[in-house]
Amino acid sequence: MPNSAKAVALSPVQMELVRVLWERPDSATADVAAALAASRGIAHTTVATMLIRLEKRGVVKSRREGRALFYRACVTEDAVRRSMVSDLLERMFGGDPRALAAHLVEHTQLSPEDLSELSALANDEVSRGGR
Amino acid sequence: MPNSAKAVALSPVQMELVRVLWERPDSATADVAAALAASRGIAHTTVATMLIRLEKRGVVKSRREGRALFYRACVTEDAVRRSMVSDLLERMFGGDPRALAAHLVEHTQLSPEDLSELSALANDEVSRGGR
DNA sequence: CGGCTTCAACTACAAATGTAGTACGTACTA
DNA sequence: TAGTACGTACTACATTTGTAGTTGAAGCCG
Repeated sequence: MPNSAKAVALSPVQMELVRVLWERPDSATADVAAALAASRGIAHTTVATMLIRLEKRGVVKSRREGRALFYRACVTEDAVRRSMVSDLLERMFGGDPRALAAHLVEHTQLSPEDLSELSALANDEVSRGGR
Repeated sequence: MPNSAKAVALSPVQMELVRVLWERPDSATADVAAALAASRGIAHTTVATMLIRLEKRGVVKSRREGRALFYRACVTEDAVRRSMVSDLLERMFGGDPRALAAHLVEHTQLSPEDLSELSALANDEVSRGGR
């Protein structure tokens, strides 16, 4: 039974931090800081602080090499996705995935064709015995 | 073009507050407090405080009647849904609704049949010129 | 060798959040 | 009318988050 661990809730900025680590695992603080400085103009020290806090929360893990710290994410992108989607599902759609899908159709550019493709994909999955 | 106002981000507890107001608009503080006390064991004063803060943020509006305050939500459930879905979409799926839909198919009980139904619905929408 | 650069570590601080107590007025009830 | 209950307004306080400065060691530049 796939228990979703402990529901990782990341704020927008924290998410960006972690995203950097997903893209380039084992980045030094400086690397992450550079990325965040580019996208949000955040100071190096700020990034360092946030990484430490994320490590305290168990979201990332550091490895020391000389004076520098290198970070890796402890959560996979998919785990976070799952956690956040099911959260949204629960909180805004009464846990009904169909309601969310309907919302997507109604409010975004999700076309009938997209649905057909997905349907095909899903059938595929099912016919080969799921996951 | 439909700008989504100003992105309502509600924390879980705030969401519950507002949800009560969606279900029973024009509730007195006591009503909301009763609901929250039941679901989370939160004190009356706590609820009152949060309602005041939400009003300051423009999320709810109060009407005074004698000594009591009656609240209404200023945001519609749909607006919040839109805002939260597009947020999630942006942050976790690179803004691609198909990716989110695929995720739903893969990780929840969203079946091919569901997709077909939605497809039909979507076609309906389209053929009558949208909304 | 003596600055200049680079980091981590520590400290700081404001805003938001979750939570609730206290104070004070109004109102119903005997 | 006195007492009790209810409800708002104010205040309080710990925690989390976003943000960054300061300090001090370590290493590089000339």
